[in-house]
Order: sequence, then C-alpha cells, then structure tokens
Amino acid sequence: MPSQPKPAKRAAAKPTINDIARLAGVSKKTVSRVINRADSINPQTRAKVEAMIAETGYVPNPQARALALGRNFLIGLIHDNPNAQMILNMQQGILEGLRDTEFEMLVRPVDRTSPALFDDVERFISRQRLFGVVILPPLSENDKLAKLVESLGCRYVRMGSAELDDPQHIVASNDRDAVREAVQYLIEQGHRRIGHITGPNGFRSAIERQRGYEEALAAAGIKVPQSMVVAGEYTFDSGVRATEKLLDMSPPPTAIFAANDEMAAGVLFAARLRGLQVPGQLSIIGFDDTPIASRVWPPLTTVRWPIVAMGRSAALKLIASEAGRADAAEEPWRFVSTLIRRGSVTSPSA
Amino acid sequence: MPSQPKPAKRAAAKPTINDIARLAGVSKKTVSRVINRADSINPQTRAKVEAMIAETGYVPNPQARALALGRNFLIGLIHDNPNAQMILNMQQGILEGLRDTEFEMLVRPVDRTSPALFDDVERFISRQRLFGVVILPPLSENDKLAKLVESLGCRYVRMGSAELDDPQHIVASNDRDAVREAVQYLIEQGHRRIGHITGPNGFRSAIERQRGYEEALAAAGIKVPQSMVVAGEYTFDSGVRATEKLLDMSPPPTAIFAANDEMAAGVLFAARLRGLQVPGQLSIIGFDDTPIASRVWPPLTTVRWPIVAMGRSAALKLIASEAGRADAAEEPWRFVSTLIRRGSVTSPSA
DNA sequence: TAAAGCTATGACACCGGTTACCAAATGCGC
DNA sequence: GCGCATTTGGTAACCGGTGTCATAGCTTTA
Repeated sequence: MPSQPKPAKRAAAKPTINDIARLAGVSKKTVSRVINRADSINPQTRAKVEAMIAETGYVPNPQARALALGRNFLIGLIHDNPNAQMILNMQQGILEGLRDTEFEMLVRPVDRTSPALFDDVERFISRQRLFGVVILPPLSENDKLAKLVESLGCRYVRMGSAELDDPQHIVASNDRDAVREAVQYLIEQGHRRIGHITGPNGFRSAIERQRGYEEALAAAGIKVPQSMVVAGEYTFDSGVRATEKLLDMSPPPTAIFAANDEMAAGVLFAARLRGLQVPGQLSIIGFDDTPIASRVWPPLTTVRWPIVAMGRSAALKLIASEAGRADAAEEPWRFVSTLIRRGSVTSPSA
Repeated sequence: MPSQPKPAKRAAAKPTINDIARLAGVSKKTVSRVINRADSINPQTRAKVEAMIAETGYVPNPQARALALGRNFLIGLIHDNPNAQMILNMQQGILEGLRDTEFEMLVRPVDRTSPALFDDVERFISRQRLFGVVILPPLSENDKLAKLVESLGCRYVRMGSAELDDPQHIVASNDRDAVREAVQYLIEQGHRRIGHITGPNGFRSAIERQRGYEEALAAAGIKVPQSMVVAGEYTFDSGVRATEKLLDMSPPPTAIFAANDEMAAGVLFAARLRGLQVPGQLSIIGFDDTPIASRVWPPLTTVRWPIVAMGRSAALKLIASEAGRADAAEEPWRFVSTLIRRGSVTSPSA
C-alpha cells in the first residue's frame, strides 16, 4: 500500500457535531439539544454527550450556527477617534458586557468628515450582517447615520446626550449636572471671571457642557461678558488658541473651564507660554479624566464619566433589544459623572 | 384573493445567491463564478448576473461562505493594554491592511498576569476559528503563548524585537538603533551624567532600549555608575519613583532617558516636585511619541516608531501566510524608529 | 471525418449547524 | 393488557454559499 495517505490527522481538524453524535452513539439532533440546554433529555444521554464534548474539546462552529439560525452574533463599534483612551475603555466595557455570551465585537473607525462615511458604514453593516452597533460620540450625534443603521435592519445604541434618542437607543451621562457642579466649585473658591472653552459648534456634548456652565453662573447671580465663552474644537491646539484669546482680555479670567481635557491641557500649555502660574494665577478644569489630566503638572481637576460601565451597559442594551423583548429600554442608561479634584484649582490670587 | 399575503417584503430580508440565480436565469454556481471572478464565463452571462447583483444590492453572506470554504476571514488582535494610543494606532494600521479584503478584525484585551490567560486566548481562537492573530507587546514576548496559538492551527504575527521569531512571524522596529541615536544626541549636547530608567525586568523591549543606551555611552567612551540605571515598570508612577532615586544621587544626572513616554512624563513630574527646571537643569528623552509627549510642558523629545505602518504590515503578513504561499516572510518587517526633537533637551546648565 | 480538446454551464453533494416533523419508547389510568 | 399522552430520539430538509464532475456545443488536430 504505497500511495496510502498518512493516517496522522491534521491537528487543525476540529471535531464537529457529527463526530460527537457518532462517538456518543446518538443523533446530531440530540447533541444539539444538549448544547442548547433543551429540556426533555434523558440524563444518561445528556451525560454521555457531555462527556464526549469534554473529551474532544468540541466547540460549535459559530459560522454554521449563524447560517442555520439566519442571524449572527457580531456587534460593531463605530467611532471617529475622538480620544484613544475613551475608545479603549469603551471597547473594554462592551467586551465585558459581551463576556459569556456568544457575541463578538468588530471595530470600525470612520472619518466623520468623509463623503464616503455613509457608504462605509453601510458596507460594514451589510457585509457582516451585524446584529447591532454601538455608535460613539461625536459620531453618535449624527441622526442620519442612526436612521441609516436602522433602515439596514441593524440595531443600535448611541452614547451621548440623553436628548438624542429613546431610552432603548441611548446610554447617557449627565454632563450638564457635572459641569454645573464643577463651575460651582470654582465659584465657591472665589472665582468670578470664569472663562469657558466650548466644544465644536453644534455638538450636543458641547451644548450640554456649555449649559451646565451657564446654569452655574446664573444660579450664583454672576454675569459674565459673552467674550468669556470661546469656541474650541476639542483639540489641544484649539485649546491653546482659545486660551490666548481669553488671556488677551482685560481683565482676563481667573479660571477656565475647558469642555475636554485635551483643550484643558492646551490651556495649561498656553498659560505656561505666558509665564502664568497654574493654579495661582489661573485655575483650570477639564472634562473626561483622560490620562493626560493626571500626567501634566499640575494634575488637572476634571470631570470623570464612567466609560467602562457605560460601554457595558450599551452592549447589554443591544443584546436585550432582541425582537420581542421590551426590556432594552430598562437597561440602565443614565450614568453619573463626577468631579475629580486635583491640583489645577485654587482661590484666585488677586 | 382574500388571504393572499401582502407582497410588501420585509426590508431586512437580504437577497441570496438563489435569488440572483433565478432573476438572471442561471444556476447559483454561475453566480458564484461571477462573484469569484472565475475565468471562462460568457461575457453576456456575466453582464446579466452583474446587473442583477447591482439591482438587488446583493452581498454574499460571509458566514455561509466561511462554512462552505471550511475556513474563515477573521483575524484577532490580542493585547494587554500597555498604552491606549498605541493600540488604537495599531488597530487602525491592521484595518488599513485588511481594507478591500474580506477579513475582519476582532479585538481581545487580556490580562497578562491572569492565570486564565492561556484559557482565554485558547477559547477566543477556537471559538471563533480565527484565521490568525496579531500579538502586541509586551504580550508578544511570551513565547509559550505564540506556541499555543500555533498549536491551535492559528497563524500569528508578533510585534516586537526582531530576535523574537522568524521573519514570517514578526514585525519589528529598531529600538536599539533609535535609542543609540537619542543618547548620542544627549552626549552631543554636552551631557555626561545620563541616567536611564528601564522597562520591566526581562522585557525584550526594555533590554533592547537599555542596550542602545549602553552602546551610545560606550561609543563615546563614557563610563557611568551602575546606579545611573534604575528599573522602571513602564508606568507613570514608576517613572516618578525612579527619578527620585536618580535625583538623590550626588552628583545627580543632568539628563535622563526613560524607556517610554509614560515614565518620561513621570520624570518631568518628579522634576517639578523638586522645583527643577526642565530642560535647564534636567534634560529628558522618552520613547513612543504618545500624545502625552506633546501635551506636557515642555513637550518631550522622544522616539517615534511607525505604529500604523507596522500594524498594516502585520495584517498583510498574516494574510500572506496562507498555506502554500511563501511570501509571508517577504512582507516588510523591519521598521525604522526616529528621534523627534522637541523641547525637553538642552545643554547641561552647569 | 473522426477523435480529441476546450469553453461555458448545470446538477448535486457538502460544509456544520438548525428546525419541522415523525416514530418509538415510556408512563399512566383504566 | 389496552389506549393515550408524554418523553425521547431520529430523519430529512434547509440556511447560503462552494467544490466536483458531467455535459453540450464548438473548435482544433490527425
């Protein structure tokens, strides 16, 4: 028998449900029942099948399962890279939510400003037949995108402001309340001329944070010239430029609340360029509690939002949104951001 | 015809290959041939099928395809979160490499120190039947893990030092050369007492970087006490602690090369705590060029490695490693890191 | 002119799971 | 000991693709 192929089996050949059925002396249907915890199975049969599964290390083929079921177990994460740490924490949260389920996560970074944005997202969803997607800010504020996703028969959950969508589609943090608290804190320290660097024009998050700022001032009866509010772009550079504008005023602000940490780092940078003491001559508060906030000197007082927990909740909400289940809206969706007090705030020296 | 079902079709019902075949009046096999660009197809037939595909927006079901082919098109990214920006850039690079292929990327963060590490990775790979994985440092230095992956019939590419593995399994940057250049730069500026904060004990990257440091000193004929080299952990805090040790020496170093930016930021922080001018009284060089490097004051001189390009190359190498194709080893795998000169280095003031 | 080769296409089984449906075995009341 | 409901397990078809092989029609070659 010269041409007989070597019986040594390929290591990669995985056992299938048929192998298990044969080894256990039952039909594949019975194996399937055991796996899917169907009731009405003879305990002995079940034990035998389970023993064979354990022995062979059998794992059902998810592709075959997806095909037979006519659905699959992939959820997508669509983002527009605002901040690496945020996205990574979100990934971690989503994966925590998916742990011990058969779902997996696919990541798709996109370019918010690209004309191909909608095509990219559509291809992503329909090629992979995604079960659902999580959309991160600031992309989550694009209502058209959410509509497109839905029209593709794909579920979605957005992270962002509570006003954006129904509870079953949103996971939100109370930015406005947290900012109000932060600015109140500045006021308690004795600041009156408090500047604000906003997020990009039209962004929900920017609007919410600005409202929080305005509410805190209003509540304390403080009036501030309109020029104390300068538009930023959520970038370090825009924070630097906005700060230069603010510091050119006379009198300049004694404190600045920046709508994110990147810009707050820019404030710090610009202050340094002018030789200003922080916090002595200028107090700073940021937003996000990114690693940068605790790496700069002085470490930044900032607002932290529970990203990982929110990611987990988004994943669970998505899974819960199976057709026929109405509890998707019940999955927690309002999260509380808190002020982290570090070294960039003190009383105004003057 | 009262009971006739409404012809309005469910929006979610995707066309299948059978639909296309029926509409075009050919067999499904022919449609399959058109999709897979098989030769020997009548141009007219092809045109007809392509027209129907375009009209219906048909997209082949990847699950069915994976099942029929007995393989799939998923690659995994396994990492142990050393640095958010690095991982995100790597994700971007890998996705660029996968663009216009049918591959998708699954991300799996793991805990390097967990006893369940191997189980986690094994479950991940065998559950999803991954085609291959990319392993990021420092996890990529775990040879046992790479062996496990291979034994599962899963291809892999590691990021890390060139010495770790064969060219078909590695994508590397020349850390040592880049560090040598960086320390040479310090020497050219007139520094003689140059401290080094290493990475964690046993890490390849740490060893390589330390060697670069030692080579530069040796080439310049500079001898430095052993205590000028302090072990760090790649964390901000360890950078702070190591710096305190270095600054307690007499005389203290006039410059410090830290094996990554996190620790370099720690150096800066510790210097500030002691009221030291940077770079006047202490020059600093980091490694990685993370966003932190350009956000602190002064911005850090550091070494940048081309993460996105390396990620792209890793993906292409993985795809090229199909059985029967030997060109995986030819995919570029050595990348050049370069020194980015910013504001944290000057001549020693003394 | 017959044999052989090529091209374009279809029929059919199969990948590894699932459900629908049916049959055999079991338990129960009478 | 019988009929009937309830378990339990099997068979067959199917999900949406792909591979193998056969075949009809045409061209080339001897």
